[in-house]
Amino acid sequence: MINYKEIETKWQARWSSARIFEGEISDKPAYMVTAAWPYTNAPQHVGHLRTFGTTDVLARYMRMKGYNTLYPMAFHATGTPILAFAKRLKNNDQDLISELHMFHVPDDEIQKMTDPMYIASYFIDEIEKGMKKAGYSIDWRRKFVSVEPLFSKFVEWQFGILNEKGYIVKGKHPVGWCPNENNAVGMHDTKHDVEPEIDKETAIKFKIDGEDAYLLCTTYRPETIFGVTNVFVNSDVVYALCKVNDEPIPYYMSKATSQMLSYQLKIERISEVKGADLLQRMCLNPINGAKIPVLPGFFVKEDIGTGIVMSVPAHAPFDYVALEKLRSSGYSMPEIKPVKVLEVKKAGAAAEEPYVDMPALAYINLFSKGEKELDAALEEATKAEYKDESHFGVMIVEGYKGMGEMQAREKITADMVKACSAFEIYVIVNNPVFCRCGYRVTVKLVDNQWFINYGDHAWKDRAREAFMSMTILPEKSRKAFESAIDWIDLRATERAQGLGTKFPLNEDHIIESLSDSTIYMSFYTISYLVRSIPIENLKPAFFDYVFLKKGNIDEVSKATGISYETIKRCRESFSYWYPNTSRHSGPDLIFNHLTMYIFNHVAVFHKEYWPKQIVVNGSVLSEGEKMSKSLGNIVPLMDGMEKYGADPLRFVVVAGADLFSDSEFSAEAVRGVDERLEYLYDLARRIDEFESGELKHIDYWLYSKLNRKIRAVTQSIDKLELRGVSTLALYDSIIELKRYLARGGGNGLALRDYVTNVTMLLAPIVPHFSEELWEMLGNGPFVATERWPSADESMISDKIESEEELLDSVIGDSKQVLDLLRKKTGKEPAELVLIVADNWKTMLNNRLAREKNTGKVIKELNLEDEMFKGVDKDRVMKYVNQLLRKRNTLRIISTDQEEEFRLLNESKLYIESVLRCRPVIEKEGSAKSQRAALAMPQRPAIDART
RNA sequence: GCAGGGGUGGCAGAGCCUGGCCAAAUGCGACGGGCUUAGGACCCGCUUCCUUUAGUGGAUGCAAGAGUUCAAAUCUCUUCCCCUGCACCA
Repeated sequence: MINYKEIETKWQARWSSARIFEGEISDKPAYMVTAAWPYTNAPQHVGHLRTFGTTDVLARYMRMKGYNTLYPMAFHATGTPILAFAKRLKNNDQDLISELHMFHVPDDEIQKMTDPMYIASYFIDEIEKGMKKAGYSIDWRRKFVSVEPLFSKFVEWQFGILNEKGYIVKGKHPVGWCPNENNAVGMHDTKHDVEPEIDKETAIKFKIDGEDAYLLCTTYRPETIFGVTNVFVNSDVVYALCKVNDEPIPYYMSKATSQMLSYQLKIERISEVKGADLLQRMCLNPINGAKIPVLPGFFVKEDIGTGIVMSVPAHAPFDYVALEKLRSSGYSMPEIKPVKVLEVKKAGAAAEEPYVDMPALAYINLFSKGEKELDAALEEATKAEYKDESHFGVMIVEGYKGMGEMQAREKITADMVKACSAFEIYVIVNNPVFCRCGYRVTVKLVDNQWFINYGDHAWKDRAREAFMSMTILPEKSRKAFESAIDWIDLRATERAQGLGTKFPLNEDHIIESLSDSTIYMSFYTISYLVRSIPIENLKPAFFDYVFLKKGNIDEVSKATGISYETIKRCRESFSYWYPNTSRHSGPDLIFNHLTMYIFNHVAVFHKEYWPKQIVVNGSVLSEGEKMSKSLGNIVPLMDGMEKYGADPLRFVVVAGADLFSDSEFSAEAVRGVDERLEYLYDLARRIDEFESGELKHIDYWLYSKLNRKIRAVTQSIDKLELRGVSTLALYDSIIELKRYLARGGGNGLALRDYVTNVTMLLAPIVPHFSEELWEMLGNGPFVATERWPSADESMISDKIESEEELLDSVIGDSKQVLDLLRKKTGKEPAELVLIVADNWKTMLNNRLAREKNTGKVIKELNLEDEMFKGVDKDRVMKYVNQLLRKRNTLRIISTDQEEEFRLLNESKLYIESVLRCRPVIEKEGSAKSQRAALAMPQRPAIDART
């Protein structure tokens, strides 16, 4: 048994006292890795090993490759989550408390957590402990927190630059809003954590005939305005006549929605009426002036849109049915004829004959079969029709004829907005969404909102330029970045609430928490050097010099009061570490953080300090499921390491899957790794029992495998394809070692070389275990500072490996023969003759493999040739035919009969040990067996007898 | 809807770029056997079908279909299905 806990403690202490992970400027080339900083409202669970562990693997690998490698860490506490956390604890939220208990947070600590800053500092300690225990090679001297004044100075400087460049702009923006708390509502603030989805709808004004008022309808399909036959209101709903945005003519909308819309329009209620009172009026279709009636619609909801809808019976199942209902109930109304505005150009669409003029009816019939509720059926029919029409619909009305529906929608909306007969409003699509406080979430159009304008063309071009020369791992996520860079546009950059740095253009607000985290990695290079400087001295001039080399040290020193020496050191540190960096994060951050990271770097820094590499990795599944609170399958990092040891856990989580795909954490997987580490450990322990001597065939085989492995692992780890590394370096190594020993290998020198190199290959992934092995093998002081092995190409031998494969296949074939013989005779086989094919067969094989034109080979065949001496001509031609049958897959064979013969002879003992039958090796030409003719190169004939 | 990534044997997962030693690595599981007082661990074998009752033979096969090629899991096209993201939220 390996005592992981013991070796972890031992080596962590040694690393720390030798200070091998503290990055200082040296002659060596610099390399810096950074991982997305952890948020400080909970300790880490095993899933966090994925990003931080992978980053550590790269750091350790680059160190072994000869780079002076720095892995710093800091903590994120900006934004609202910590405030919300404190608030929930104040309210004695049991869910949260039980979650904290799961992480073994003691009750007296929980008591203190009503103070946001205490929350952060508590978890920072916990996270740091966990990371140290996991063995990350972090330089802890550089640690800082995103809400420190020290860091705020840096962020202020950054925003000064963004503002100077004109990237910060003001505008309006719709957000989910709780009218009760008067606050923006995101996914984490709603009941059941639903994201309030916001979409645009078109509000269309229908002038009431003979009255100075409009009915305001909302629709997702303004292009169907040509097919409007009437307007629906709900007779039981209260409607309000409202003055909107100080326009002279007021609008009717439901009272409920007038309340909701007041967060995006200026609304003044003048009077109220019952829906029933609006009936029987006529209004005018704004697109063509047609007079249409106002009718009662059973399905009209008071809290959706404006509570008034326009009716398009030809294309809307609900409208069609409502009108039918009215007609059959004998309601007095003018005759209504549906008007079709578009046709679906798609074979087999529901709206074919006989429904040419009534597509809606076609869809109703399609979905109303069975016992379905009417509403549900109409819902489905609407969805299907909407989908077909938006994909394949072609407009047939004058002015827009031939346009696709989507195109027409844009055009018609724009036209109507221009004519002041419509405007756009925002609505919550996934209605209703409730805030945690219980109130219905609505949309607020936030005014005076500051944005970072990532849509700036020149800026985008520079970001693209930087991106083009970056390495992206895995390469296949490159496309996602490309579309992210194209797509990113205005991004809100300040909020009313939360912890963080004050927003310079509005000191009442704070900088939004992703916006303050875009270039903080550069701060690592100086964070420990500026600790002693008084905050007020950290003026922009200082950062300007350190990061941009603006001005000269004397001036800056004078202007800021910071010493010449400190400024110089900071600048040197930055320019030493920052040119070569790798950034690590999860795929969910591609579309925000990582893209903003690129943009902000090109905005602030000189070209040589632009990002060089981004690594995106997947997440971790626990026993097949995504780790989540609700599933209760979160494994706290500390618990996991306590139970399994840091190294096996690192191995499973970090090397268990390739980048991008999720890795699976399970006890079963850990056990498999543990067993194999154990095997290496035991072997290392008794390595001195093996004597060294002259190298034999099997030793060369082991060396060949080893060097091939070194080459392959290096290639994989360069791309951080750690799954491949895990198979090659651990799993395959065990298989090879086992085979080597079974095959009679046991050369102390070869074994030691092999295990030593494998230890180095494993060192980045399982660092403590590797140090322990390293020491057991008599090496020192640290494998972590050793030079990464390089493959000795001269030791890689296809020939030796294929000979061993030949041996395996001979054994496999023989085994089947022997088994059949045993079964057939019921006796133990006494004799096993292996007959090696003559050289002429190899020659023929190789000629045919080389020459595509088989006819030519046969024509040139000279049976009088020396090599066919004494061979029956029919036998030759028979063999040629045999080869021709599979001529497309023939391969060149490089071993000749003599070598094959020798190999089998030398391996007799091994063959016997596996087959429990002593083999006799013969050559085809001199063999007496009738089966001799069956021999093929690399496939000896087998003759067994009892 | 838009964008990105996928679909391989009981499961997980490589292979695909650079077509041919691919009936497809490796791990897990299942099954049979060995070891053991027993279990675990460990070791050996097996895990598409047919044929040959002495092996290296054949068929089918990598979501479905079509194509290119002497040859396709791998290249091209079409279809179906799954996952993730779509923002002001860390």
